[in-house]
Amino acid sequence: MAMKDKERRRYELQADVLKALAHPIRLAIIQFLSQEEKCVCDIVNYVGTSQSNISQHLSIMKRAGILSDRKEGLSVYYRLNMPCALNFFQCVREIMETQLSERAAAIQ
Amino acid sequence: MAMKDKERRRYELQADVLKALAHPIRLAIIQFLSQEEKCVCDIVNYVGTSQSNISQHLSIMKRAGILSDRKEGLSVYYRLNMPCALNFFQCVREIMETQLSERAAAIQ
DNA sequence: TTATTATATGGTTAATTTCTCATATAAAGG
DNA sequence: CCTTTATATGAGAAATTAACCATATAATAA
Repeated sequence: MAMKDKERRRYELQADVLKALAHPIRLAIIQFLSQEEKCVCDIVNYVGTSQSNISQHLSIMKRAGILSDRKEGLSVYYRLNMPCALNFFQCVREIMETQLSERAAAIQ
Repeated sequence: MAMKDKERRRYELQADVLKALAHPIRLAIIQFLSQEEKCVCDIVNYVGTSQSNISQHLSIMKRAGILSDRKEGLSVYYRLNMPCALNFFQCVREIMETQLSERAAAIQ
């Protein structure tokens, strides 16, 4: 049977969270925050793009509930609000390995 | 210290997989395939959009390694190649609940 | 108060994604 | 062979996202 409106709505909300994860810079930031909170300046140094760009990526993830922030003096510290996202890295890595071995097999 | 090029490349590949997940229709399809393979016609009926649109979403996920397919007569059956993606639904649900309760608390 | 530093925001353009429609392909049946 | 059915593909318009630049805000220091 067909999908209900309620399900449709649920998938839209879930996709919003996933969209907020699905960018290389944002993934780098998440990994960088995996152990401890960091200030924006640290993140800018690590990622190596403009402060403005980083700030926008941070705001996308904060709006999606993936990160939280805390102000201390002039600095703003961001932390990961979604530790289970880290498991996902492992899952994606598995896919990539499967893909690689399938391609290798296809070449044979 | 700053991110290395190799890391950068890794995050790009991971983001490609996540982008292939981050769409409400594609999430619906993944959930629909969670138990067993389905033919395109079943998926079209379930999701309720055009065959052409579904076909394009399927091809995006196949290219990313998330789905595999198998042809039988006129039908093509798709199956989930990434069962760990289902864990992610749970993770995203947790985020959404946290967010909801934080918003509720903010309103108090 | 003014200056400085860290971060955020708004406007603009370029790039990417999505959907729709028409058409192509491929298997099966008559 | 021709027709039908299931699925895939390509082109184009509309929507969304990304990056860049300039500037705004907010905290601290002088």
